[in-house]
Amino acid sequence: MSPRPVPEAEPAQPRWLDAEEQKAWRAWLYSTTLLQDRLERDLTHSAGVSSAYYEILVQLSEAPERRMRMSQLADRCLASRSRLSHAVSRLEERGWVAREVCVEDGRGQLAVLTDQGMAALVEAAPVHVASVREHLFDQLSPAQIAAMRDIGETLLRHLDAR
Amino acid sequence: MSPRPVPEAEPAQPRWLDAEEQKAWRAWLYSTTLLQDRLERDLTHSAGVSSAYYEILVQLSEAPERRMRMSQLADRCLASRSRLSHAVSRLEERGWVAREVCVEDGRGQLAVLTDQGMAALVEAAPVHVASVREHLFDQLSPAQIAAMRDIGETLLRHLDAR
DNA sequence: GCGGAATAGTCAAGAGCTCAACTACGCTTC
DNA sequence: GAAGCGTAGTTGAGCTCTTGACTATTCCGC
Repeated sequence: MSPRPVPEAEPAQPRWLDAEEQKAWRAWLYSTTLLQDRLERDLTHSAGVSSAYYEILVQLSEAPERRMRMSQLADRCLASRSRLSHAVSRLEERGWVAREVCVEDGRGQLAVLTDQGMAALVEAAPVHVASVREHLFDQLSPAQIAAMRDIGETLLRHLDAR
Repeated sequence: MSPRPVPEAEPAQPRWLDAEEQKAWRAWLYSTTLLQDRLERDLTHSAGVSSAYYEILVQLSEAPERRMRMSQLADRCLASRSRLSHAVSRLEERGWVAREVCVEDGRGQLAVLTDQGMAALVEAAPVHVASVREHLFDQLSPAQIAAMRDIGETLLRHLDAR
Protein backbone atom coordinates (compact mmCIF):
# COMPACT_ATOMS: atom_id res chain seq x y z
CA MET A 1 0.00 0.00 0.00
CA SER A 2 1.61 3.21 -1.11
CA PRO A 3 0.76 6.62 0.31
CA ARG A 4 -2.19 8.33 -1.26
CA PRO A 5 -1.82 11.75 -2.77
CA VAL A 6 -2.32 14.57 -0.32
CA PRO A 7 -5.74 16.15 -0.81
CA GLU A 8 -5.34 19.54 -2.42
CA ALA A 9 -7.26 21.36 0.29
CA GLU A 10 -4.08 21.55 2.35
CA PRO A 11 -1.56 24.31 1.90
CA ALA A 12 1.42 22.84 0.12
CA GLN A 13 3.73 24.07 2.86
CA PRO A 14 2.37 24.39 6.36
CA ARG A 15 4.22 26.38 8.96
CA TRP A 16 6.92 24.09 10.38
CA LEU A 17 7.42 23.84 14.10
CA ASP A 18 10.04 26.27 15.34
CA ALA A 19 12.73 25.21 17.82
CA GLU A 20 10.61 26.01 20.88
CA GLU A 21 7.63 24.16 19.50
CA GLN A 22 9.79 21.20 18.59
CA LYS A 23 10.99 20.91 22.15
CA ALA A 24 7.53 21.28 23.58
CA TRP A 25 6.21 18.70 21.13
CA ARG A 26 8.94 16.17 21.86
CA ALA A 27 8.57 16.66 25.59
CA TRP A 28 4.83 16.11 25.37
CA LEU A 29 5.12 13.13 23.05
CA TYR A 30 7.80 11.28 24.98
CA SER A 31 6.49 12.05 28.44
CA THR A 32 2.94 10.98 27.68
CA THR A 33 4.12 7.83 25.97
CA LEU A 34 6.51 6.86 28.74
CA LEU A 35 4.03 7.70 31.47
CA GLN A 36 1.27 5.69 29.85
CA ASP A 37 3.60 2.77 29.30
CA ARG A 38 4.72 2.92 32.88
CA LEU A 39 1.23 3.07 34.36
CA GLU A 40 0.14 0.31 32.04
CA ARG A 41 2.98 -1.92 33.12
CA ASP A 42 2.41 -1.27 36.81
CA LEU A 43 -1.26 -2.06 36.44
CA THR A 44 -0.89 -5.23 34.42
CA HIS A 45 1.89 -6.60 36.55
CA SER A 46 0.36 -5.86 39.92
CA ALA A 47 -3.32 -6.32 39.16
CA GLY A 48 -3.37 -8.44 36.04
CA VAL A 49 -5.58 -6.03 34.16
CA SER A 50 -4.81 -3.54 31.40
CA SER A 51 -5.71 0.11 31.78
CA ALA A 52 -8.45 -0.25 29.17
CA TYR A 53 -10.10 -3.00 31.17
CA TYR A 54 -9.51 -1.16 34.42
CA GLU A 55 -11.32 1.85 33.00
CA ILE A 56 -14.34 -0.30 32.22
CA LEU A 57 -14.46 -1.56 35.80
CA VAL A 58 -14.11 1.98 37.16
CA GLN A 59 -16.90 3.37 35.01
CA LEU A 60 -19.23 0.54 35.94
CA SER A 61 -18.42 0.87 39.63
CA GLU A 62 -19.49 4.52 39.54
CA ALA A 63 -22.70 3.90 37.60
CA PRO A 64 -26.07 3.51 39.31
CA GLU A 65 -26.55 -0.11 40.32
CA ARG A 66 -23.18 -0.82 38.76
CA ARG A 67 -24.67 -1.22 35.32
CA MET A 68 -24.55 0.76 32.10
CA ARG A 69 -25.62 0.55 28.49
CA MET A 70 -22.86 -0.71 26.23
CA SER A 71 -22.82 2.43 24.08
CA GLN A 72 -22.59 4.79 26.99
CA LEU A 73 -19.85 2.69 28.50
CA ALA A 74 -17.96 2.77 25.23
CA ASP A 75 -18.22 6.56 25.10
CA ARG A 76 -16.98 7.00 28.64
CA CYS A 77 -14.07 4.66 28.06
CA LEU A 78 -13.15 6.41 24.82
CA ALA A 79 -13.53 3.07 23.08
CA SER A 80 -15.28 1.99 19.94
CA ARG A 81 -18.32 -0.22 20.32
CA SER A 82 -16.52 -3.08 18.75
CA ARG A 83 -13.59 -2.72 21.10
CA LEU A 84 -15.86 -2.51 24.10
CA SER A 85 -17.82 -5.53 22.98
CA HIS A 86 -14.66 -7.59 22.71
CA ALA A 87 -13.39 -6.31 26.04
CA VAL A 88 -16.63 -7.05 27.87
CA SER A 89 -16.55 -10.56 26.47
CA ARG A 90 -13.12 -11.09 27.98
CA LEU A 91 -14.18 -9.62 31.31
CA GLU A 92 -17.23 -11.87 31.21
CA GLU A 93 -14.97 -14.90 30.87
CA ARG A 94 -13.24 -13.80 34.05
CA GLY A 95 -16.58 -13.40 35.80
CA TRP A 96 -15.97 -9.71 36.46
CA VAL A 97 -18.72 -8.36 34.26
CA ALA A 98 -22.04 -9.81 33.11
CA ARG A 99 -24.36 -8.89 30.28
CA GLU A 100 -28.04 -8.22 30.83
CA VAL A 101 -30.77 -7.54 28.33
CA CYS A 102 -32.17 -4.04 28.48
CA VAL A 103 -35.90 -3.96 29.23
CA GLU A 104 -36.48 -0.46 27.84
CA ASP A 105 -34.82 -1.21 24.52
CA GLY A 106 -34.78 -4.68 23.08
CA ARG A 107 -31.71 -3.83 21.01
CA GLY A 108 -29.75 -2.80 24.05
CA GLN A 109 -27.48 -4.61 26.43
CA LEU A 110 -26.38 -3.69 29.91
CA ALA A 111 -22.94 -4.40 31.23
CA VAL A 112 -23.04 -5.17 34.94
CA LEU A 113 -20.13 -5.21 37.35
CA THR A 114 -20.26 -8.43 39.36
CA ASP A 115 -19.24 -8.73 43.00
CA GLN A 116 -16.17 -10.55 41.82
CA GLY A 117 -15.38 -7.69 39.44
CA MET A 118 -15.86 -5.16 42.21
CA ALA A 119 -13.51 -7.15 44.40
CA ALA A 120 -10.89 -7.14 41.66
CA LEU A 121 -11.25 -3.40 41.29
CA VAL A 122 -10.99 -2.80 45.03
CA GLU A 123 -7.78 -4.76 44.99
CA ALA A 124 -6.33 -3.02 41.95
CA ALA A 125 -7.30 0.56 42.75
CA PRO A 126 -4.83 1.34 45.57
CA VAL A 127 -1.94 0.02 43.53
CA HIS A 128 -2.98 2.08 40.57
CA VAL A 129 -3.43 5.24 42.63
CA ALA A 130 -0.01 4.75 44.14
CA SER A 131 1.46 4.40 40.68
CA VAL A 132 -0.22 7.56 39.41
CA ARG A 133 1.02 9.40 42.46
CA GLU A 134 4.55 8.18 42.16
CA HIS A 135 5.00 8.86 38.48
CA LEU A 136 2.83 11.92 38.04
CA PHE A 137 1.70 13.92 41.06
CA ASP A 138 4.77 13.41 43.19
CA GLN A 139 6.92 14.73 40.36
CA LEU A 140 5.04 17.97 39.81
CA SER A 141 4.60 21.16 41.82
CA PRO A 142 1.09 22.40 42.63
CA ALA A 143 1.51 25.04 39.94
CA GLN A 144 2.46 22.42 37.40
CA ILE A 145 -0.50 20.28 38.36
CA ALA A 146 -2.82 23.24 37.90
CA ALA A 147 -1.24 23.98 34.54
CA MET A 148 -1.59 20.37 33.49
CA ARG A 149 -5.27 20.46 34.28
CA ASP A 150 -5.71 23.77 32.47
CA ILE A 151 -3.97 22.50 29.36
CA GLY A 152 -5.90 19.25 29.42
CA GLU A 153 -9.24 20.99 29.73
CA THR A 154 -8.36 23.44 26.98
CA LEU A 155 -7.51 20.60 24.62
CA LEU A 156 -10.63 18.69 25.62
CA ARG A 157 -12.89 21.60 24.68
CA HIS A 158 -11.40 21.44 21.21
CA LEU A 159 -11.26 17.68 20.82
CA ASP A 160 -14.65 16.88 22.30
CA ALA A 161 -16.28 19.34 19.94
CA ARG A 162 -14.59 17.33 17.23
CA MET B 1 -10.92 6.84 39.94
CA SER B 2 -13.02 5.05 42.52
CA PRO B 3 -14.10 2.74 44.15
CA ARG B 4 -15.11 4.98 46.99
CA PRO B 5 -13.32 4.63 50.30
CA VAL B 6 -12.63 1.17 51.53
CA PRO B 7 -11.73 2.01 55.10
CA GLU B 8 -11.22 -1.54 56.29
CA ALA B 9 -7.67 -2.52 55.82
CA GLU B 10 -6.25 -2.97 52.38
CA PRO B 11 -2.53 -3.50 52.42
CA ALA B 12 -0.90 -0.10 52.79
CA GLN B 13 -3.77 2.17 51.77
CA PRO B 14 -2.27 4.94 49.65
CA ARG B 15 -3.45 8.51 49.75
CA TRP B 16 -6.43 8.82 47.40
CA LEU B 17 -6.57 11.60 44.88
CA ASP B 18 -8.38 14.66 46.16
CA ALA B 19 -10.93 16.53 44.05
CA GLU B 20 -8.36 18.79 42.43
CA GLU B 21 -6.09 15.91 41.60
CA GLN B 22 -8.99 13.92 40.21
CA LYS B 23 -9.82 16.69 37.79
CA ALA B 24 -6.24 17.17 36.74
CA TRP B 25 -5.84 13.42 36.26
CA ARG B 26 -9.00 13.05 34.19
CA ALA B 27 -8.12 16.07 32.09
CA TRP B 28 -4.67 14.68 31.40
CA LEU B 29 -5.90 11.15 30.71
CA TYR B 30 -8.72 12.11 28.38
CA SER B 31 -6.90 14.87 26.56
CA THR B 32 -3.80 12.81 25.85
CA THR B 33 -5.87 9.84 24.74
CA LEU B 34 -8.09 11.89 22.46
CA LEU B 35 -5.20 13.87 21.05
CA GLN B 36 -3.17 10.77 20.30
CA ASP B 37 -6.18 9.10 18.70
CA ARG B 38 -6.83 12.15 16.61
CA LEU B 39 -3.26 12.53 15.39
CA GLU B 40 -3.10 8.83 14.70
CA ARG B 41 -6.25 8.94 12.62
CA ASP B 42 -5.13 11.97 10.66
CA LEU B 43 -1.81 10.35 9.91
CA THR B 44 -3.11 6.95 8.89
CA HIS B 45 -5.88 8.37 6.75
CA SER B 46 -3.86 10.99 4.96
CA ALA B 47 -0.50 9.29 4.70
CA GLY B 48 -1.32 5.61 5.13
CA VAL B 49 1.19 5.17 7.92
CA SER B 50 0.72 4.82 11.66
CA SER B 51 2.48 7.16 14.06
CA ALA B 52 4.73 4.34 15.23
CA TYR B 53 5.94 3.73 11.69
CA TYR B 54 6.16 7.44 11.01
CA GLU B 55 8.43 7.82 13.99
CA ILE B 56 10.77 5.18 12.59
CA LEU B 57 11.01 7.06 9.31
CA VAL B 58 11.64 10.35 11.13
CA GLN B 59 14.41 8.94 13.27
CA LEU B 60 16.12 7.32 10.30
CA SER B 61 15.84 10.49 8.22
CA GLU B 62 17.68 12.43 10.92
CA ALA B 63 20.42 9.84 11.38
CA PRO B 64 23.82 10.09 9.65
CA GLU B 65 23.56 8.47 6.23
CA ARG B 66 19.96 7.67 7.07
CA ARG B 67 20.89 4.50 8.86
CA MET B 68 20.89 3.33 12.44
CA ARG B 69 21.43 0.23 14.52
CA MET B 70 18.24 -1.60 15.30
CA SER B 71 18.64 -1.25 19.06
CA GLN B 72 19.32 2.46 18.96
CA LEU B 73 16.35 2.94 16.69
CA ALA B 74 14.16 0.98 19.07
CA ASP B 75 15.29 3.17 21.97
CA ARG B 76 14.59 6.38 20.12
CA CYS B 77 11.18 5.21 19.04
CA LEU B 78 10.34 4.07 22.57
CA ALA B 79 9.74 0.61 21.16
CA SER B 80 10.83 -2.83 22.23
CA ARG B 81 13.31 -4.63 20.02
CA SER B 82 10.73 -7.16 19.07
CA ARG B 83 8.25 -4.49 18.09
CA LEU B 84 10.81 -2.63 16.06
CA SER B 85 11.88 -5.81 14.33
CA HIS B 86 8.30 -6.47 13.25
CA ALA B 87 7.76 -2.89 12.19
CA VAL B 88 10.94 -2.78 10.13
CA SER B 89 9.88 -5.99 8.41
CA ARG B 90 6.61 -4.34 7.38
CA LEU B 91 8.37 -1.21 6.21
CA GLU B 92 10.77 -3.38 4.29
CA GLU B 93 7.86 -4.98 2.45
CA ARG B 94 6.81 -1.51 1.36
CA GLY B 95 10.31 -0.73 0.19
CA TRP B 96 10.67 2.18 2.60
CA VAL B 97 13.38 0.70 4.79
CA ALA B 98 16.10 -1.86 4.12
CA ARG B 99 18.22 -3.97 6.42
CA GLU B 100 22.00 -4.02 6.18
CA VAL B 101 24.50 -6.12 8.05
CA CYS B 102 26.70 -4.19 10.42
CA VAL B 103 30.39 -4.45 9.64
CA GLU B 104 31.60 -3.41 13.11
CA ASP B 105 29.43 -5.93 14.92
CA GLY B 106 28.48 -9.21 13.35
CA ARG B 107 25.45 -9.49 15.61
CA GLY B 108 24.12 -6.14 14.53
CA GLN B 109 21.81 -4.96 11.81
CA LEU B 110 21.37 -1.51 10.34
CA ALA B 111 18.04 -0.13 9.29
CA VAL B 112 18.37 2.15 6.28
CA LEU B 113 15.83 4.62 4.98
CA THR B 114 15.45 4.10 1.22
CA ASP B 115 14.79 6.89 -1.26
CA GLN B 116 11.27 5.63 -1.56
CA GLY B 117 10.90 5.79 2.23
CA MET B 118 12.29 9.31 2.27
CA ALA B 119 9.80 10.31 -0.40
CA ALA B 120 6.95 8.88 1.65
CA LEU B 121 8.13 10.82 4.68
CA VAL B 122 8.43 14.05 2.73
CA GLU B 123 4.88 13.59 1.60
CA ALA B 124 3.52 12.69 5.03
CA ALA B 125 5.37 15.27 7.10
CA PRO B 126 3.48 18.45 6.13
CA VAL B 127 0.14 16.80 6.77
CA HIS B 128 1.29 15.58 10.13
CA VAL B 129 2.69 18.96 11.14
CA ALA B 130 -0.55 20.62 10.10
CA SER B 131 -2.45 18.14 12.26
CA VAL B 132 -0.24 18.75 15.29
CA ARG B 133 -0.67 22.46 14.82
CA GLU B 134 -4.39 22.32 14.47
CA HIS B 135 -5.09 20.08 17.44
CA LEU B 136 -2.33 21.14 19.78
CA PHE B 137 -0.43 24.37 19.21
CA ASP B 138 -3.30 26.38 17.77
CA GLN B 139 -5.36 25.58 20.84
CA LEU B 140 -2.83 26.73 23.42
CA SER B 141 -1.44 30.10 24.46
CA PRO B 142 2.33 30.64 24.48
CA ALA B 143 2.26 30.35 28.27
CA GLN B 144 0.43 27.05 28.07
CA ILE B 145 2.90 25.76 25.51
CA ALA B 146 5.78 26.71 27.77
CA ALA B 147 4.07 25.00 30.70
CA MET B 148 3.44 21.89 28.62
CA ARG B 149 7.11 21.67 27.78
CA ASP B 150 8.11 22.27 31.39
CA ILE B 151 5.78 19.55 32.65
CA GLY B 152 6.88 17.13 29.96
CA GLU B 153 10.55 17.65 30.69
CA THR B 154 9.99 17.31 34.42
CA LEU B 155 8.24 13.99 33.92
CA LEU B 156 10.90 12.82 31.51
CA ARG B 157 13.67 13.37 34.05
CA HIS B 158 11.80 11.02 36.35
CA LEU B 159 10.74 8.43 33.80
CA ASP B 160 13.99 8.25 31.87
CA ALA B 161 15.89 7.55 35.05
CA ARG B 162 14.40 4.09 35.25
C1' DG C 1 43.07 -19.12 22.44
C1' DC C 2 38.80 -20.96 25.37
C1' DG C 3 34.52 -21.12 27.86
C1' DG C 4 30.96 -18.63 30.04
C1' DA C 5 28.22 -14.48 30.29
C1' DA C 6 26.21 -10.71 27.96
C1' DT C 7 24.27 -8.57 23.82
C1' DA C 8 21.71 -8.14 19.07
C1' DG C 9 18.14 -9.45 16.80
C1' DT C 10 14.43 -12.66 15.22
C1' DC C 11 10.53 -15.61 15.68
C1' DA C 12 6.16 -17.99 17.28
C1' DA C 13 2.07 -17.95 20.01
C1' DG C 14 -1.40 -15.41 21.97
C1' DA C 15 -4.07 -11.15 23.02
C1' DG C 16 -6.24 -6.73 21.73
C1' DC C 17 -7.67 -3.52 18.25
C1' DT C 18 -9.79 -1.91 13.75
C1' DC C 19 -12.69 -2.21 9.94
C1' DA C 20 -16.52 -3.71 7.68
C1' DA C 21 -20.21 -6.77 7.42
C1' DC C 22 -23.99 -8.52 9.80
C1' DT C 23 -28.22 -9.36 12.95
C1' DA C 24 -31.83 -7.58 15.52
C1' DC C 25 -34.79 -4.20 17.06
C1' DG C 26 -37.24 0.41 17.10
C1' DC C 27 -39.31 4.30 14.80
C1' DT C 28 -41.76 6.64 11.24
C1' DT C 29 -44.70 6.86 7.26
C1' DC C 30 -48.18 5.77 4.33
C1' DG D 1 -49.15 -3.16 9.44
C1' DA D 2 -45.46 -3.50 6.03
C1' DA D 3 -41.56 -0.98 4.16
C1' DG D 4 -37.69 1.56 4.82
C1' DC D 5 -34.37 3.57 7.59
C1' DG D 6 -31.67 4.40 11.64
C1' DT D 7 -29.66 2.52 15.94
C1' DA D 8 -27.45 -1.10 19.24
C1' DG D 9 -24.52 -4.37 19.46
C1' DT D 10 -21.81 -8.49 17.79
C1' DT D 11 -18.72 -11.00 14.90
C1' DG D 12 -14.70 -12.39 12.04
C1' DA D 13 -10.54 -11.42 9.40
C1' DG D 14 -6.39 -9.24 9.44
C1' DC D 15 -2.92 -6.54 11.64
C1' DT D 16 0.03 -5.06 15.50
C1' DC D 17 2.08 -5.67 19.83
C1' DT D 18 3.86 -8.49 23.87
C1' DT D 19 6.21 -12.17 26.02
C1' DG D 20 9.49 -15.50 26.15
C1' DA D 21 12.34 -18.61 23.81
C1' DC D 22 15.91 -19.07 20.53
C1' DT D 23 20.24 -18.32 17.48
C1' DA D 24 24.30 -15.97 16.59
C1' DT D 25 27.92 -13.10 17.86
C1' DT D 26 30.94 -10.52 20.95
C1' DC D 27 33.29 -9.61 25.26
C1' DC D 28 36.13 -10.87 29.04
C1' DG D 29 38.75 -13.35 32.52
C1' DC D 30 41.86 -16.92 32.64
